[in-house]
Amino acid sequence: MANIKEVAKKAGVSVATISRVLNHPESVSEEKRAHVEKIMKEMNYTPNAFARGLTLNRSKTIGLLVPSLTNPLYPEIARGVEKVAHEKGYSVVLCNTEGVVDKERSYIHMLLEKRMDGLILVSSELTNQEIKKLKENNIHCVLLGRDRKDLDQSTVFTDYQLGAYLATKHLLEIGYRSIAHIRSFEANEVGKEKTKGYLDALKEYGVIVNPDLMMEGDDEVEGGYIATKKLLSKGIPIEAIFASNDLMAIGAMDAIKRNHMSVPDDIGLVGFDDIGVASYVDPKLTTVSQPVHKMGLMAARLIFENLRDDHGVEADQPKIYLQPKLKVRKSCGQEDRLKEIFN
Amino acid sequence: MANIKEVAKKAGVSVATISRVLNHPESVSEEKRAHVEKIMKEMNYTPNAFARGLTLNRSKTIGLLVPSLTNPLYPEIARGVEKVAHEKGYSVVLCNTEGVVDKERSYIHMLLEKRMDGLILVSSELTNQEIKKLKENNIHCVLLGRDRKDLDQSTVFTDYQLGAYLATKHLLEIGYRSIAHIRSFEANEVGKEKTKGYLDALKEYGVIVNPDLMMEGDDEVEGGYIATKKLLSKGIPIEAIFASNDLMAIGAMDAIKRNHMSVPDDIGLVGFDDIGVASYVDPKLTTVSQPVHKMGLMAARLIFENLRDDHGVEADQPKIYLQPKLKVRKSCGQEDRLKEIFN
DNA sequence: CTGAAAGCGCTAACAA
DNA sequence: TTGTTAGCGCTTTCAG
Repeated sequence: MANIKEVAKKAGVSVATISRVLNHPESVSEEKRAHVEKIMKEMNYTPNAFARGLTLNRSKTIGLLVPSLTNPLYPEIARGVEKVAHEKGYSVVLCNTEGVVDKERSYIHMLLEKRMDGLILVSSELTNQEIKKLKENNIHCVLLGRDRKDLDQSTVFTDYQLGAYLATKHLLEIGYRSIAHIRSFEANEVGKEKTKGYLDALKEYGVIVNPDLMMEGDDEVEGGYIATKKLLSKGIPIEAIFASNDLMAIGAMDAIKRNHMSVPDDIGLVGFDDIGVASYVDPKLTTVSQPVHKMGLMAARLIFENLRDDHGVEADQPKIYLQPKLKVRKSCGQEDRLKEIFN
Repeated sequence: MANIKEVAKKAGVSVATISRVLNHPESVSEEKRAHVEKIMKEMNYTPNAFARGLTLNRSKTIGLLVPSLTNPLYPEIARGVEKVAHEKGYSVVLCNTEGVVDKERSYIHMLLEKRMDGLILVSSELTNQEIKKLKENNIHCVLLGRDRKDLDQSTVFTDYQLGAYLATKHLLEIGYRSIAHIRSFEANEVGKEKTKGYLDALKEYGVIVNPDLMMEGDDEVEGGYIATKKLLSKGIPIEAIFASNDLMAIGAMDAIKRNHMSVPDDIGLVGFDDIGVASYVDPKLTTVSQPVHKMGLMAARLIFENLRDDHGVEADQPKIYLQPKLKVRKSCGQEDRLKEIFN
């Protein structure tokens, strides 16, 4: 692969001139520029980003860490991020942490070596301490997911607790009382918030919490299926289920059907996320939506704004709040008793 | 961010020693190594991948180009690629070409500048010429998708024509004759192969092709929906539909239902891809499966094998063929008349 | 408008 | 086992 020196020699100019036609073409005489460009084409010259990065100390790439690629939520975020990154001439390194904090750490390390210009951490499981350290090391990073209130850190977030509250409350309003909850594993911070919202709503309606009605799942379809099977086998009457994500809700739906029961006639069901398929399962899934593609776009834009007006470490660290909204469809049942609360 | 020189000074050794503890720790005396490692920790030293890349001429990253992130097929491939890449200490740059060949080209350019160690092109729309040129420039790249028979190029592929043939044949065997086909846009090479397979089967069964039964769609749910609406509005009797991917099949299913008809009672339906949700829509979608996650794993492994025993340009260029398999579920209908042909 | 040369941070060959 | 040093390919000051 030809380098700048070879191009310079062939073009009969200095390397500085080559560099200029690349980066400041206006500062090179018309004819010289044309000539150089022709030679570059001829030699199939491709500038070396290592060398450029070394001098400029910029990689023109950002890192995107997501906890899963199985849940369509995250590819959707990735799509948003990729879109604005590409517009700005950046590329994005995709890191699937699988929700494993050590894999996340190892990725962070790798990304720091590669001198990412920015990092987008989706549902990160890092401690506040660690996030803070990133900032101290002057890494531009934005969090996407839940808010960390005590952290001055660019964030695009939803109120998961509120979302879960809305979902559960909706079930309560319809008249369900024995409402099960399929939640994420204990370690999952977002999951905890959702469980809080579930409990908030029960409390508000004076429903006594039954621990037997709460079951953990792995955030995948499979986990929802298994959890529901377990719930159903307990012999406790269950009128409705709030699953902490749509994938698990779909698994739950499957389990219920295979138990020869009907959603929503026998058991009402609400999910969380509003992934695309939620509208295509049968019955269509009532769920809480986050505008996930938009969140990806916004997170990326935050990164680039930070990069643009980088007044040292202390740029603004805006937080963007996006409202969770209940999407009432069929799976929660009893439509007739329901006035549409949210548009 | 501290650099190697600063670490060396503080540790009271030469930069070479630092480099050694990083890359050949066995060649450094026990005590010196421990000491250096301590200093590195203290200073929070993170090697600069630009500098390393510049000397070694390796980026330890591979590029992954996919035509879409909306279709769950591609995140699933990405998941496979990411998995093996991470195991090998590589990172992956995610490029969403949106099926637009110019975006693909622009990405290729960017990836060449960043000196990717390998490229995985999924359903690439580049010309054979262009692919060949990549190889000449000594870029390790593997194609994933359809085979290009006249190209000596690492490939992981499925026989789309065969898959489509199997799908259509199945519908014919069940007894359908008026079989519509929702195909991809003309420009899409994979789509063309599928259409061929559809026509093959019709021909074999002596069914006269009716151009009015073929309709283009954009490969998304929406496209399938629209195409089906158009088909239904033509007033031609349609007994079954073969959609060239599952997303469009799901759109078709929706359109059929909204037309107050039933799948499969009124219209049988077969898709292509076997994306996860195919098992969760109602009725469950009969479709042709590709082992897509595995394809991602294999493509990545091919890259790394090529990298490992890189005998210059002329390494082996193996092609891996994966068989498409018909998954018979509910949407094709008339199960009773059906013996399970494929396991 | 153009060229010479320093320097970005690292690795590896060579010498000791 | 360790240190010295020559690059790797580029950008950018500084001179002209």
